[in-house]
Order: sequence, then structure tokens, then C-alpha cells
Amino acid sequence: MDAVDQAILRRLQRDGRQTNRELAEAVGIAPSTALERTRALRARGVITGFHAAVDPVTLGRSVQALISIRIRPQSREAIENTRDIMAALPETLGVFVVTGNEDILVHVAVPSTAYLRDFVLDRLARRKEFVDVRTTVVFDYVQPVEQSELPASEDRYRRSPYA
Amino acid sequence: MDAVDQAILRRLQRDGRQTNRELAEAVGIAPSTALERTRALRARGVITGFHAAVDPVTLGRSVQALISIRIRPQSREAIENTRDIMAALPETLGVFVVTGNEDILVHVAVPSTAYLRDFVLDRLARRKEFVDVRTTVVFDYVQPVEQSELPASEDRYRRSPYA
DNA sequence: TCGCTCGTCGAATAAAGTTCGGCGGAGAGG
DNA sequence: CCTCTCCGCCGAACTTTATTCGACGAGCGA
Repeated sequence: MDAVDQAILRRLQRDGRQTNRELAEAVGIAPSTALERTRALRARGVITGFHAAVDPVTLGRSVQALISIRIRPQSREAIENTRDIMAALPETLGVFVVTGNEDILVHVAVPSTAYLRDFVLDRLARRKEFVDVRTTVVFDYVQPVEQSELPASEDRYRRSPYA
Repeated sequence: MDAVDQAILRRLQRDGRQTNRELAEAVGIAPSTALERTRALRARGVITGFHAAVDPVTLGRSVQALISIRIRPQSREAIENTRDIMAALPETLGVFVVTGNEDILVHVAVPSTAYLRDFVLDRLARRKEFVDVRTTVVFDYVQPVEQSELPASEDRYRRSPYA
């Protein structure tokens, strides 16, 4: 993970479809080397895949929400099952398994608040293992286009630069 | 947005780097048509971009958290500023602007719990416009590889199939 | 200093993206 | 019911790109 790898990672997060030549020139190496570097990043598991980003609004899903769910019994099996079931729903954008009062947080995108109400009341609140379901409307959700390197580095790696 | 467009969207979300020929064959159209369809999806804003997905753990960021922040004064300006500042931090994976007790939810990935503590205490809790900061550890975060179409369709579009 | 190793390079080859003229089906108007 | 028009689809030609692979050279250990 030298500076070149970081530059490649940064650029591929911004645009995963730029040509290999373009990428190579931008980071200052030969195309064949860029190809090899990118392959290595994939092989090492740093890059897990390339995906098209879709705008939910253009698909008629303009309402987003975060749904907190408290699950009882609080067993590994129950929570992992719920996580997978929620992730498989077409409404779901993401699922967090969290500490705190609630066990799971589900990020969904739906067409309307009426749809959201029916979804929550008919699909979630009815389940008896969900002892508490709380819904929060999401006004805005932004994701950085790139997941940059942390300021801490070298010998201070894994430690905080804010201490 | 016919069935072919949906198939293209589904496949490109799974793998944004498959060849156009492969995509064309899979959805049953000519490569030139697949290219035109994909272009149209981009032009219409359905596809907003192509991005490499990066695994935070391989970059030494194995701890994830959700940080709830209550902001006062609760002005549009203060909240939008905070949203943008948080999104620009290297630790940040995503920012939600939400209803409820808190105003903003920040999803971060950091190297350790010690790093998280310093980040929260030194970078966030010190700000006087943040009147409440609560941190929740994320055990697991999963995202569906594809954002599928909702069951409701045709004349029932925008309405819930669960009513 | 010598020899080994590994990353890099660049040219050759294979494969893919891209363009564009023409074809054909669907729908509107007569 | 017929005909005209329009639009999307197709496929071959062309351009650009990805990919392979043998060789070079810097860095390092012996």
C-alpha cells in the first residue's frame, strides 16, 4: 500500500470505469503496471468489487428511513437471521447490527410515507420477535465518493492522531 | 424502465465492470443496444456512477460506529454545514440527516476503539454547536449487492403492496 | 562484488468498445 | 384497413483498449 496504490484506490472509488490507460497516466505508471497493481488490490481483498450506483429517487423511491429494531430473544441466530432477511428485502439499502437499546438498524428507500407506514406496520411490527420498532425519516443521505486514508500513519498506525 | 432496463441495472449493480458483450448476451440484446441502454440510464440519472468498493478492514479500519449528533441552533445552515464537514472526514463512510432526537447520524470506520474514543472526544464533543453526541458500535454492516425493484407496479405504482 | 528477485516496462496480440447506416415493427392519421 | 412516420434495434466496420509476456534494471542479501 504505497502512494501509488492509494492513488489508484482513490481514483477507482471516484470512477470505477475509467480506462486503464487513463488511470496509469494519472498515477504515473505504465498501463501494464497499473493493471497488475489493480489486480493485486483485488487479490488482496482491498477492492471487493465494482458496482453501479443507482439513484433511488429516479426509480420512484423518494422517501428514506432508518428503522431501529429490538429483537428478543437476543440470540446470535435471531439477529443474524433478521439481518439477512432485512438485507434481502427490495426496500433495503443497508443493515447495521449495532450495540445499544436496539439490535438492528435498517436503512430503506420507499416510494412514499404511506408505503413506509404499511411496510413498517404490516411487515415488521407484526413479527413477534421484534419487540420494539422505531422509525426515523432520513432527509438526506450522503456518502463520500472516496474512502480516504486516515491521517495516522507509519509508527502511529492504528493509533489516533487526535490524542 | 422495461424489463431489459431492470436486468441491466441489476447486473451492473452486481458487477459494474462486466463487458458490454457479456451484459448484452445476458439480457438478450445486441451489444450496441446494450451500450445505448446503459447510456440512457446514465443520462436519465438512474445510474449515477461506477465505483470500486473498498473493504475498510483490509485498510486497518476494523471498528465501525454510528455517531448521533444533536445540533443547536437547529438551523438549516448549521445542519448542512455539519453534514458536509462530516462527509469530508477521512473516517466517514456515510452521513444521515434525520428526524428525531438527534439531527445527524455519522457512520465511521476507524482502526480501533481507542482511535474512536479520541475521535469522538477530541473532534466532536468539543464543538459547542454539538449539544449531544452519542456513539453506537456497529458489529456488522451489510449492503445488498443490488437495489431491486419494489413489488408494487403498474397502476399500483407508488402505493404499498402491504396494505 | 556478484547474483537473485521482484516490480516495471513496452511492444505484440487479442478483445472490447463505439459508430453508423439500414431494417422492421408499432402507432397515428387518413 | 392501409400507409406513412418514427424510433429502437441490429450487425458489420472501425477504433480504442485490455492483456500477455519477455526483458530490463534497481535493490538487497550473501
